[in-house]
Amino acid sequence: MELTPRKKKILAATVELYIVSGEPVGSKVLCENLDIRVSSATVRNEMSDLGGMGLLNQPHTSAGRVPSERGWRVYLDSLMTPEPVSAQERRFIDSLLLPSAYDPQKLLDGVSRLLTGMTHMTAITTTPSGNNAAVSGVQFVQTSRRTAMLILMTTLGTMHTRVFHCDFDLSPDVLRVFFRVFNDQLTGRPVRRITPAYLQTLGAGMGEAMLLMSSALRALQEAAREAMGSDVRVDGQMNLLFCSEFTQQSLRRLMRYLDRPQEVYALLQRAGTRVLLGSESGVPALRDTGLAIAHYTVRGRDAGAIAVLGPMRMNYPRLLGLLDYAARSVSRMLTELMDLQ
Amino acid sequence: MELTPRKKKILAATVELYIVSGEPVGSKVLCENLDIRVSSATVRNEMSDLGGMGLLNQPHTSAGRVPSERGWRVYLDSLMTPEPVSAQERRFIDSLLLPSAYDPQKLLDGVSRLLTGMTHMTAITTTPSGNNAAVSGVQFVQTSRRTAMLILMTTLGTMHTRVFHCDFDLSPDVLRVFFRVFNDQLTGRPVRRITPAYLQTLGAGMGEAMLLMSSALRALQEAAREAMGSDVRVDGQMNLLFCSEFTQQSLRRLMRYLDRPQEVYALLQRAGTRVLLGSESGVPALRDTGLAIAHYTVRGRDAGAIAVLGPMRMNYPRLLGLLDYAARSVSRMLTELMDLQ
DNA sequence: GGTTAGCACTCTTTCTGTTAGAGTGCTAAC
DNA sequence: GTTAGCACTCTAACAGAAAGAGTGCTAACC
Repeated sequence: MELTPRKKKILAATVELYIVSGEPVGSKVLCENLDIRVSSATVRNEMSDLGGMGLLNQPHTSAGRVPSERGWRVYLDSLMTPEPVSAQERRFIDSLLLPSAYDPQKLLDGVSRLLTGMTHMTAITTTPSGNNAAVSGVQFVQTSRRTAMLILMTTLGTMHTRVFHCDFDLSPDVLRVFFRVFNDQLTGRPVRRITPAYLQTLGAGMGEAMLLMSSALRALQEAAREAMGSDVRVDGQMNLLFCSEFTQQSLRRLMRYLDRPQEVYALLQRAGTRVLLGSESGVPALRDTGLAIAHYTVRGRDAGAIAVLGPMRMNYPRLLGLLDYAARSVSRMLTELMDLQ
Repeated sequence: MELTPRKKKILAATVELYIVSGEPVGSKVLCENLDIRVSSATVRNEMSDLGGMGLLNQPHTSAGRVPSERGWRVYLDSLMTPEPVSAQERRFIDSLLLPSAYDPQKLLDGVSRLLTGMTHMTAITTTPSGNNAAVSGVQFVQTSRRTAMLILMTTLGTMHTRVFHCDFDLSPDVLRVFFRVFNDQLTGRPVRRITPAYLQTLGAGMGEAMLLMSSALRALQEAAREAMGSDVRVDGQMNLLFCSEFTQQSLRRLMRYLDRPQEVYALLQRAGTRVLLGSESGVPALRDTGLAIAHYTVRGRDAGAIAVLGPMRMNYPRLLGLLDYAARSVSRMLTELMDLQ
C-alpha cells in the first residue's frame, strides 16, 4: 500500500501527539488536533491501514495507536526536520563550553553536562581518540622530592597525565634529561605506535639510564594507553529511571550495558551520525531505546561522538537540532585548538 | 524495661536474619536459627517486649518483626563488631589502589570504584580539601603555540590543571617568567588565601606585565577554586535502583539530593566517622537510608571522607570492616605522599 | 469510490468480595 | 518463668462485575 500525503499527515500527527502525551493516540483526539476536515471514522480507516503497513501498533484492541519502530523510522527519515536551536540557547551553550575550549577532555565533560541538562536523558560522549593523533610533546613536572608528573600531549590537544615515583631524588637536571630523551624519541610519533614492545626497545637502547627511567616509562605506557583509547563518559543515567516506558528488567539490562564502555564506544563508532531505534542497533539492551548520535570532527576528520540515549519516545526534532549544534561547536573548538599548533 | 542478655541475643538474631532475608522475621524462623532452647511462644513474648521498647517494628499485625531505626542503632552500638577484611581481599584492594597512590584524585577514584564494586551500593568519596593545605608550587607547560597548562600543586599532593590561551605567542622564556612570578608569590601560601581579591592586588603589582598574564591569572583562580573545594564523587547510584526498599518517590528524592555535592560534602564533614541511620542525618532525602562514613587523615589530620550509602538494611559488620580498611589505606598512602616533600 | 454515522464488540482498569496463609496475642496449664 | 493451643487479624492472591475507551464493521450518503 502506498503512503499517501494524508497518511503521512496522520502518521506525523500520531507520532507528535504521542511524543507529548506518552499515551496511545486514539482517532478522536487525533481528529481534534488535525487540520484535516474529515471525521474520526475516516481517520480510523487510515490508521487501520497504517497499522497494516506496520507503522503503527496497537497495545490492545481497545487502545489507541502507538508508533512502531518502523513508524518512528519513517517519521525520522521523511516526516520531520531537526529544529534549529534558538539564539538564546546558542548563547547559553557557548557560554558553557567556551571556558574549556582548550582542553578536549574538559570540553567533552561540558557537553555531557549540557546534554543531560537540556534533554533530561542520558548523554554519552567520547573524547577524541588518539588513533589518528601523534605525540606533540612530553613534559615532566616535579611534584615532590621523588615524584614527578608526566604529561603526554597529542596533536589533537588531549593531555594525559601520570604521577610516578622514583627511588632516587629528582632534580631539574634529571628531568631535563627525561624531557630530552622522551621528546627526541616520541615527538611526532603516532600514538598508536607507542606499544609496549616499542617502549621495551626504547628502554633497551638507553643502556643503564634505563634503570633511572623505568618508572617514567611505565607512566608513559599508561598515559599512552589512555591517549589511544577514548574516554567514554555516560552521564545522567538517573534520568532513565523516571521514564515510565522502561520496566525494572529492561532498565537493569540497560544499565549493565552502559557499564561496558568499550562496547558503547564501538557502537557509536560504527553507527555514524544518525538515530538508532530499538533493534536497529543490534544490541539487545537497547531494544526499547532511541539513541541519537552525532560525530564531531577535527579538521574535517571524524574524532569522536556525542549521543543522547532515552526511550524510543523522544522529541527528535528538538534533540537532533541540539545535538547537531553541540557537535558543530565541538568540531569548531577542537579544530581551532589543533590549528594553534 | 531492661535489655536482658536474652533480649539482646534475640534482637541481634532478628537484625541478622533480616539482613540476609529482607523479610520481616517471625518468631518461628527466629527460634529455628537461635541456639537458645526456648519455644517460639517465649521468643514471641520477648519480641513483643522489644517492640514495646521501640526496637522492633511490625509492618502489620500478622507479619514478623523488622528492626526499627532505634533497633539498628542499638545493634550497631553494642551488638556487633566490624568484620576484619580477609587477607585475600586486602591484597585485592591494595593492588587496585597502589598504582594511583601518588595522585590523590585518582586514588579516591579508585576507592570509589572499589566500594561500589564490593558493596553493590552507592559510594561517596571526597578528595582532600585544600582548606588546610598550602601551595607547594605552580608549573607551566606549553601545550601549543598560544596555549599553556597551569598546574597548581598543593602540600597535600593534589594537582589542579587549567589550560589557558594567550593572544600572543608563548615561549620558554615567557613561561619561565610566569613560573618565577607565580612561584615567588604563591609558594607556601595557604590555598584558602588565594582569593579573587588577592589575585587582583597581585595583578596590580605586576604593572603592565599584568596584561600578559591576565589569562594565566584567570586559570590560576579557577585552579585555586578547585583546590579549595573538594571533589565529591558519587558512584554507583544505579545500584540503589535495585533495592526493593526504595519507592519510586524516595529514589527520586535521593537522586536529587546526591546531585547537590556541596550539601553531601557538608553532611559528611560534620558527621565524622560513623553510621547515620535514616532520620539521624536530619536530611529528609536520607530517611530510609543507611550511610556509613569513614574519614581519612593525612599526618593524623582529617582530610576527607569515604562513605557508602544504601538502604537501612545493610550488612554493617562487613561494610564497616571494608570502609575502615579502605580509609586506613588512603590515610597511609596520602601521608606517605606528603612526607615525600 | 471515498466518506460518514451508528453501534456492537473487545479489552483494560478498577472495585469488591472471598479465601488461604502467616504470625501474632492471649489464656490456661505446667 | 515457660509453654501449648487457639482465636484473631491482616495480607496477598484470585475471581467476578461494572465502567470506560477505542476500535472495526456495516449501511447509508455524496
